[in-house]
Amino acid sequence: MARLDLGKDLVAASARPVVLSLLHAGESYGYAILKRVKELSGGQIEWTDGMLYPVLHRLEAEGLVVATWRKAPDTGRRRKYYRLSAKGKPALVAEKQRWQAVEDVLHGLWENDACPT
Amino acid sequence: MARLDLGKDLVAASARPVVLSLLHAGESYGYAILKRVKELSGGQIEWTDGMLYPVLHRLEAEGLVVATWRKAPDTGRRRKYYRLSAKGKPALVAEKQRWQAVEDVLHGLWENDACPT
DNA sequence: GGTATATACCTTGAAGCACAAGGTATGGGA
DNA sequence: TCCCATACCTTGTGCTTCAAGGTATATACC
Repeated sequence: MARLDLGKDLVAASARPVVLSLLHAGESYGYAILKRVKELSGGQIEWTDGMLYPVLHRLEAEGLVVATWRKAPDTGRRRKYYRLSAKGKPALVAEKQRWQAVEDVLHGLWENDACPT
Repeated sequence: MARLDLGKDLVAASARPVVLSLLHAGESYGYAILKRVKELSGGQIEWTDGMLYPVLHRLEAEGLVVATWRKAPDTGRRRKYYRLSAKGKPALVAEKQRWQAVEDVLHGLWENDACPT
């Protein structure tokens, strides 16, 4: 599976909904999120940590996620665990709506196989 | 149908694939594209012209689209018509792949209704 | 003739963001 | 001992939207 350069815009647009959706499934931390995204995309998408950490800090500053420093039960390393806050859940719903509005437009243009694949 | 503020990132990410897909269906011009996008989204998405014209200029500079000044057959006004170039078609395919890679990740996270709607 | 609206294009200044590159620190395996 | 994977963070550069401004023409109405 070849790696795919998404371009900064698509990365920026997907970062928030992906992180929020991921945390909705259960708490996680930066390094694990990076690997989970790569895994979920079949190796196609590889985020940089320099992009993810500021995203997490912004989400925390907005109160959509809550962070806790803890020692990892398995490795003993210190990790900053993030979980979705009560305020984060409706934000996730809004992100989904935004994303799906764009999807509707693109799929509308792509229907009947009007565009090449 | 309420208007939806996508945020600049999602706008930036969708602009290129939407414009390229739209032009693949047939030539068009700036003002018409703005209205077509609004129409396709059911009134949810409203692009600004200040964002679209630079996008068209960039696509033209990259050689993905070709522009021609012509008089409109109906109104007689001058319009800058854009059409997809030969180089633009594979670029559209690449844009679709990028978009669908992200879609796969999000839909993977959303399956089994794990995320609220 | 004058005015308002829709059409149709363009540019600029400010603000936000990913990316590359740099940094700190520790645990485990060869 | 040395290196890699883990795990976090920050800064400078360049690119892009958005708001706001500008130009110009056709049509409709009074």
